[in-house]
Amino acid sequence: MATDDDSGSPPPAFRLHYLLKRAHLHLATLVGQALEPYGVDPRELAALVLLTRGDALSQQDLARQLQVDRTTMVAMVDRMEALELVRRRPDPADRRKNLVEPTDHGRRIGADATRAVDSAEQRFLAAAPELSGPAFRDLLWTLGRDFRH
Amino acid sequence: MATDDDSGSPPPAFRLHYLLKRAHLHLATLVGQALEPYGVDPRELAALVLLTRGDALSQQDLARQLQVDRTTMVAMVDRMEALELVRRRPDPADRRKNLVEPTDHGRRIGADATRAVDSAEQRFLAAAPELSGPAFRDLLWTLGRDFRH
DNA sequence: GCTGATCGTCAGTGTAGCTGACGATCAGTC
DNA sequence: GACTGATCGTCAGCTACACTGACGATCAGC
Repeated sequence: MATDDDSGSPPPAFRLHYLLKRAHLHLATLVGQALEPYGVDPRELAALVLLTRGDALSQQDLARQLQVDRTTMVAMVDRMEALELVRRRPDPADRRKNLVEPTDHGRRIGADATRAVDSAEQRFLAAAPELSGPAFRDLLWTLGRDFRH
Repeated sequence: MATDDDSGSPPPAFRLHYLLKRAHLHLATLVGQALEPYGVDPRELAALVLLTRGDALSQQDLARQLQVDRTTMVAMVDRMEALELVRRRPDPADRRKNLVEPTDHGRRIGADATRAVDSAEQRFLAAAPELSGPAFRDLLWTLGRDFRH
């Protein structure tokens, strides 16, 4: 007789929001471990990817796209600049703005760390082998669609 | 030509942990709204349900089952006691312990708030009509199974 | 040139939970 | 029956995190 603690059903008393949080924390742990060698956290990686994808952005634009407060972005860029992942450069077209752009090192870390996170997500999803990753993404997207910050 | 912002696929750049967090935050918002009339938060409701289900528990036992620190539990019970949801009573069998037991009012709030949360979960899941709630719970349970606090 | 808005920055605030210590109490040992 | 080590509830203090509100600098529109 097997216990039903693994791969069965959760205790009925466990609320859905706890199960969601638990899955999220588990993935966050895997991603955190995957990122450890690169010295960046998920938010910094997102910034790096965003900056590598397109043109340099002002701190404000970056903050908006990542949905962080502009005062929080100051410390974020401070840290990434200290790690030589990005550079601040005054915007010639608007001297109020700092353009943030990735260094070569930053681009490299961004690409490598992205692969590490991809692999962490694969490991996370592997716990449910019958589950399609893209379908799961669509499902979560749908379930979260009314969420407003 | 429809936009694919709703009920389609998320932008490929969105990481899985963000989608999970977003779904979780959306549900947390719904649950928070559902609980507002009762003046309790999800953790307090969990405590109330636990205490109503069985015997009175010590603060420590309660903390263990809810996975909160014992020092955090002090403030939690302080608050619930002020709201007259629970009572502290010295354990006659072990004078180090405070037994925490729900008041009648606490039991009532617990039952009503549970129904409100049930309904919030239904609304949350209704965004994906083809999704089975129990199957989703099993899936999240499986995906979170290796998570250790 | 004025006026109101935006940008990056910083000091201060708030919140949440934890660490480490305390006295009181218990259980086991001699 | 005294001693030892562990457990319970409590509290002060700390940490981590992000936000509020203000500031000078700069921009755009009139």
